[in-house]
Amino acid sequence: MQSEKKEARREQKRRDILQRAEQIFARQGFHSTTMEAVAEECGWSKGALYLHFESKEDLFFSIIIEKVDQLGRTLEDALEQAEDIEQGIAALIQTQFDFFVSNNDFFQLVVSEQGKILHTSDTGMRESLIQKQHQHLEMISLALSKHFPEGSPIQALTLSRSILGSINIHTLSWLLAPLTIDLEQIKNELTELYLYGVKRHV
Amino acid sequence: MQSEKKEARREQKRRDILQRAEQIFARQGFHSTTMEAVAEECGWSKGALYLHFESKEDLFFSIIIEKVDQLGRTLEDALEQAEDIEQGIAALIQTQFDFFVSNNDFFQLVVSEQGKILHTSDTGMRESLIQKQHQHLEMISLALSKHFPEGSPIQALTLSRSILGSINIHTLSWLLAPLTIDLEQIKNELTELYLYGVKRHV
Amino acid sequence: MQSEKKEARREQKRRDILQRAEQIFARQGFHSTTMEAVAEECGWSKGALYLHFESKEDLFFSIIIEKVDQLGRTLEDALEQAEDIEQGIAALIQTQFDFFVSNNDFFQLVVSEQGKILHTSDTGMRESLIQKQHQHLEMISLALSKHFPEGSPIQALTLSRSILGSINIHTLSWLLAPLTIDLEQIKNELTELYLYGVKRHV
Amino acid sequence: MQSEKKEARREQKRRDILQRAEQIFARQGFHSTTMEAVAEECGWSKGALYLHFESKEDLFFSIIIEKVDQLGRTLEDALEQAEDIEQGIAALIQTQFDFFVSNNDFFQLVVSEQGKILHTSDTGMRESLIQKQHQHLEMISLALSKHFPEGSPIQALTLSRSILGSINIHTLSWLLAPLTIDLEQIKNELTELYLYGVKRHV
DNA sequence: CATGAATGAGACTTCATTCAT
DNA sequence: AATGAATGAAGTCTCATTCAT
Repeated sequence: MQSEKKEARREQKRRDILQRAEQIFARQGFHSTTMEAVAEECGWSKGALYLHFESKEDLFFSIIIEKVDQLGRTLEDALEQAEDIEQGIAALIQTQFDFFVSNNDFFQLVVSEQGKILHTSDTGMRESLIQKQHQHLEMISLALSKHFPEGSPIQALTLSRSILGSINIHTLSWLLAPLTIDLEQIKNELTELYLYGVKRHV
Repeated sequence: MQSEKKEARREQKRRDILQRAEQIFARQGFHSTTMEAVAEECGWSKGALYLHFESKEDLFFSIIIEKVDQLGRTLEDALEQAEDIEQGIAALIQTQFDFFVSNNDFFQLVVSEQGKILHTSDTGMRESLIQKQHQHLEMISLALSKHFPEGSPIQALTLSRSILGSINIHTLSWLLAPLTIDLEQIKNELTELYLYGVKRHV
Repeated sequence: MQSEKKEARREQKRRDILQRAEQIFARQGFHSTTMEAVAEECGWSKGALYLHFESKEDLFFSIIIEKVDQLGRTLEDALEQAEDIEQGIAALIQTQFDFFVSNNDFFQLVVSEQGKILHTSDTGMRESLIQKQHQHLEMISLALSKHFPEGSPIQALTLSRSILGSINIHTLSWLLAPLTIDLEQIKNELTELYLYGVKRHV
Repeated sequence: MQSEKKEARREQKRRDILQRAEQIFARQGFHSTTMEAVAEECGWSKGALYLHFESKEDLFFSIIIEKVDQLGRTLEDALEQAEDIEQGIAALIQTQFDFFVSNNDFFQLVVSEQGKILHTSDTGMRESLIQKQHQHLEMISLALSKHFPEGSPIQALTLSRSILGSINIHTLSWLLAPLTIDLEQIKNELTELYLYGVKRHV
């Protein structure tokens, strides 16, 4: 019991650090963010951070992994409900956008620090993240392929990637200039686009 | 005459540095790349770099701007030839992919160092680059809208962004695992997808 | 309690650095003195210096300001005791000389690095120091003017400046060739000189 | 003849450089002045400077020596004319002030770069300058002593140094705030002060 | 003579990480 | 467990001086 409580408190603190650090990393970028700043933001000392994370990189990647897993689970749940390709695509678009909007710090982190991820010397971590991303994609791809039309020249994998790429760029645009973009409208447009293409109304 | 030659040689050297630096920035990322390393790669001394670029940041952004402008011109030419929406989309996909493939160092740079761009303290540069990107998009959007079907619920801007987002993600996948991806095939799929959507063959 | 001790130790260390740095700046001049050298002299690492001073310039000016204030207070006390013009002039000469002799590192610093002070890009600091020097002078001038003879064509301000200028040059001569100069003698001569001029004994 | 002309032109150029460099050194200080800047100011290239001066230090000290000698000659002439102690002191004050005012760049240089002079690693140069300054002082001292009152407790050397020190500080004050100081008035006050002291009017 | 591109040693400063308290 | 003073490696940038043209 005693140790359970302790364990819980420790976990709580870890989460707290992760959340605060995510904000500050997102706002300033990995390199411009000092451990000093993270510590201050968390209300702890620098030393305390090192009781929970081995290094600045470890802290950084812990944030990413945490959220990537969360996104994966959320998406998986959403896609399971879909009964046809239309619902599948709509669910993907809706869920991924919503996740990015509610976790825009995370989104910004991933976009801004792609380089950190690709160039880290911790190759284990790098491979693991690329792997994770791949599984994420496969999961989506598999879910969509269940309702995929026969004889389509388009592969489910290509479709999935395309949709994700689109969502990324629209989210980024929205982050840079929120007022100029109506996300609800975009979601509808994208669903229409990926279902029927641009020539439906010709 | 004398000074012309000198000017030409100077320009030549500048280009040389830009090209070498692009490679090394792409390979290692902005922060992990030292001016020392760039200098060595160029076969010059550190000091020589500063004869052409005010700072490491200036060097970095000069690379980006150079290539972004080049891409803009290339794309504009390609889109002008298009006579209908099909040709327009195909041209966009073809040209942008080709540019990224032949300039994959540049592509990697942009993807990896998005954060550098977004978080630079040189706000003038930041605004200028975002502006440039916006114009790029507008240009594409305008070109496509010329052949756009009446009554489409999809805006040319949304379509353009979506296609660019897709190209980005596919290019990145290809860079990470070139053997698993047939780019020619992807180009065709994307053209099909954005013209007719996924339900054409239902 | 705990924090009091810490604060005291911190202050102690700051003072220690100031004192050691003063020596080395005086010996080598501002530009030739490296932070590395200061650190070594202090027995700390380079980084430790930056825990107490924002920059090399900050360290330098902190030394100056500290001592200038100290000199001001010392002089003010001495001048207050004077009951007539003779005592005033004698006190000024005695006190300022003594201060320079016991703080000859400081004196050398001010003489040698006048340029650093006049040309610093930190205009705030520059103005502040010139201001301080001015107040110093005004204070002396005021103190002397209390006992000033009526109808003198000489202003207290001119007298004060003149005495200070003389002290500077004699101190410098003494520093450069201590054995050739009897400071006690000089003090007496100067008192006589400023009281009665050179023609008294004609 | 040919070579005479050449020699003259060479000498002319040397003088030109000395004069321009004096200005810029005075304005910015020795360390902040780059050879690049001197070259530009002179309208020559950096390399050209090195045809006339061995190094930046050599250039700097050449300026000083040139002017110190000039001052020495000017002062010697003036003091020779003096027929009594009053004229001697008046001549010293008048001449030295005038020289500093017409050559205020030089004055500023000497004041600002005292440290450069005292701390130069070129000990030969340092000794030579200190020596020069000493001779300068001796010359003044000797000139004044000719008309010196018998039995004065004040040595000519002390008097000379004191006057020079006063002139330095008043010139500096005047340079920093020209409008607040009436130099003609100061000259008169100083003459009065050093002749009769402050108690004459008691 | 004159040039100015090139050099490269060297200085300041930052900051992740450690460890004595 | 928590702290934060201390470290020291590493990186950017400057600039006096040289030398091929």
